[in-house]
Amino acid sequence: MIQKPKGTKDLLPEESYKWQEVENIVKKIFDSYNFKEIRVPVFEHTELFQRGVGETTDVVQKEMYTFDDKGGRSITLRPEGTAGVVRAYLENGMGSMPSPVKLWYNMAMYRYENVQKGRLREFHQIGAELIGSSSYLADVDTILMGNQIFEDLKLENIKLRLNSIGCPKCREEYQKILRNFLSKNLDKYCDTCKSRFEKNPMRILDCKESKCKKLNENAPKMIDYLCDECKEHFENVKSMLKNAGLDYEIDSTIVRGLDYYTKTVFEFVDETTELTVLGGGRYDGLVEEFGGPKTPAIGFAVGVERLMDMYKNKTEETKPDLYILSVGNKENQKAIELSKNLRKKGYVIEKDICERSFNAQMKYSNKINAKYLLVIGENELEMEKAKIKNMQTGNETEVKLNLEEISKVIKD
RNA sequence: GUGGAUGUAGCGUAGUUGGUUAACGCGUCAGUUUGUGGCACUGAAGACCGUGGGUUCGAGUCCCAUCUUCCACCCCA
Repeated sequence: MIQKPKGTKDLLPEESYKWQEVENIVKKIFDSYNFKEIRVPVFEHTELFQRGVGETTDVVQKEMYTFDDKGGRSITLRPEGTAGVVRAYLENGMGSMPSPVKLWYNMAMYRYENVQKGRLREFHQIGAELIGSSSYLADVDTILMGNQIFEDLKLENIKLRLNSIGCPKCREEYQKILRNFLSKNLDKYCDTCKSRFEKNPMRILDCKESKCKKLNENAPKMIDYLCDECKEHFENVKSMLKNAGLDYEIDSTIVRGLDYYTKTVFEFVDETTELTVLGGGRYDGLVEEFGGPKTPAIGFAVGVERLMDMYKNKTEETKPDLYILSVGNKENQKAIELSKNLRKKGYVIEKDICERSFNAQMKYSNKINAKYLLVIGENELEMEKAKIKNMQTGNETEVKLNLEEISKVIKD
């Protein structure tokens, strides 16, 4: 038998009901902030992610689904959403729309990783991008919107972690200081750390190797070397979040594995699993990196599978409103006519499509949890009347075989 | 990429120191029941025992490889 590829998942009806429920709740939040949905291609030119996400990141270096298409173009399945959305923003001239432009998406992402808890090769992210505001108020609104997801889903044990990684200006200054610190013991670090020393020394602070961790203990922190502008921005974000009643924790180790982030970065972490459910931050340089005008932006993405794992509510599948039981040609004809018209009115109708016996149909209507049962037989056709039965109570009433009478009974 | 665990009908399991035709429960379908479901009973379908090699007279069982699933490292959402 042919199996599905590693790290993919089939979403069965039971589960898809739950997804729809969660997706609807999240969509309502985005609507309330007046964000609009955008859908972009599953694949893009590889270069988009190399330049957007960053050459030195793990995502680009070892996790991308990259291949040459038949025309010899290098194509990559999107590993994240922001790069494609920003590309679409530029390509469609959205810079001329009233600014800021507020977009959300719900899309599958692809990363060639080893599978484990909360991690798949095809996974889904619901994300939001706010393009065109440099104000701390945009950061605050974005973080509050993210937080609203957990509030409305009634999820607890979620913690907000916050950090600032500065702008290119202060980061350059800081990196000098950091390199200076690192260079003293560089030979003692692991190989990946050494390789990151030149291009991206901040990632070294994120290394989980114990020897590197130890060496990093007294490393200078970005947060202590922010320039005046970044510092003020971050202070404003913090105080406004506090005013809004949202608790947070400063975590100077949040660096984010994607290069485009600047200033504010944040994560919402599930405390029970220690998994990041929502991650995001400001990316003031990305639009320019893609050849657009200097445009500040901020966004986040939620891991949908991780969110679903936390959402324990039982979602009930829809039950058919009515099962129409019929045996025989004329009777079936009547069943077809009635079911068509009742379905048009919005009712969920089941009927025989297997030519089953009377009894088999009875059993089947019970198994699929039909709320009502209508039996059409020879007599009923002739009299234009039939018994309709409430399957829960067992009560039967007689109705005329027309839409009005039937829907009157089944509408509750 | 590295390490650990795992795999028998759709699902959950049994299968002795290697020995006929791989068993059970749930589920599915049909019947008992040409006009009223749930219960019960009867029957049927459904498994080349993850895959490929090897050892053996003989492999679901032992060995090797490989894949899947789950977990950890790394990284991320």
